[in-house]
Amino acid sequence: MEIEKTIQVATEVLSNPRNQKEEVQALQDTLYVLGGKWKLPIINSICNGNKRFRDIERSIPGITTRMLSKELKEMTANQLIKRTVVDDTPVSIEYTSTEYCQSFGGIILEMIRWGKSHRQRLKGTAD
Amino acid sequence: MEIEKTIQVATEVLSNPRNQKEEVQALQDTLYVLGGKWKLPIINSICNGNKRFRDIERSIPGITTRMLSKELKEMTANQLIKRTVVDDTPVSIEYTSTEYCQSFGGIILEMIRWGKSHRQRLKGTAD
DNA sequence: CAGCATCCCAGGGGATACTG
DNA sequence: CAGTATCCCCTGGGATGCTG
Repeated sequence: MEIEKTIQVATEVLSNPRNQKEEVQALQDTLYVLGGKWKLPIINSICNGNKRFRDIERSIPGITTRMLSKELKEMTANQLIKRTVVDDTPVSIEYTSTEYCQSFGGIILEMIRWGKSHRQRLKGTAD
Repeated sequence: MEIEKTIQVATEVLSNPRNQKEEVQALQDTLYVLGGKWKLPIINSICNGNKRFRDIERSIPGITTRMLSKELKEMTANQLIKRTVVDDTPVSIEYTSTEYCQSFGGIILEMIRWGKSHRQRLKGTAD
């Protein structure tokens, strides 16, 4: 994987200044995994209890079926979420978050916090 | 540990369906402001004490002068950082973070945290 | 050192239409 | 409902080179 190589490089250079390098690298790793416009909103939606494709789709303003489909597939492949076929009649599909996925909780929470206070700020100042 | 508690809280908040709409919005707002590959690493670098263009550049693996230049300009316009011309001989330029910028601290911290444990995970399992 | 100017392109992502 | 398939555009972002 791409990250593997990055790790190599990082380890090599990781000699002179303090552990800043390590942190920068960690930050960039996270950014890489979370890359794109939709992964975090999707994770958030699923963690909020949305399981069905339509529900997730409707819970995220602006997303298209194509994007949701693509991301869902990729994130399933990466073990971030689990796809289950529920064998009712009619058959339905359920997406649930893995515990790995839930490790993003802290990041999402911080972002929600920031977004809220950002909105307050915009209200306060005449932009 | 304090951070552990944050995660607990995060999980609670994430599984609570009430203010969903507002939170999705907040999340997407943040994602919008932080959009792209470089803003967070740049903020992190400056918050870590790097002030000069070259220093910031060298502290972020993979960034080009073009990208740093672009982002710095945009972020200065958006009040995220402050550009100061230090009138020494020779003249030098200093970038510093505004307190607004520092409000991203929580997000950055969480991302560094996640990136580190992600790396541990990769070491552990044969991917 | 601190950048701006050009050139260029992969691919992220939107719109729309179609299937099991 | 749960997606897949096309078409296509735009822009993020890399490479390279040049100035004050």
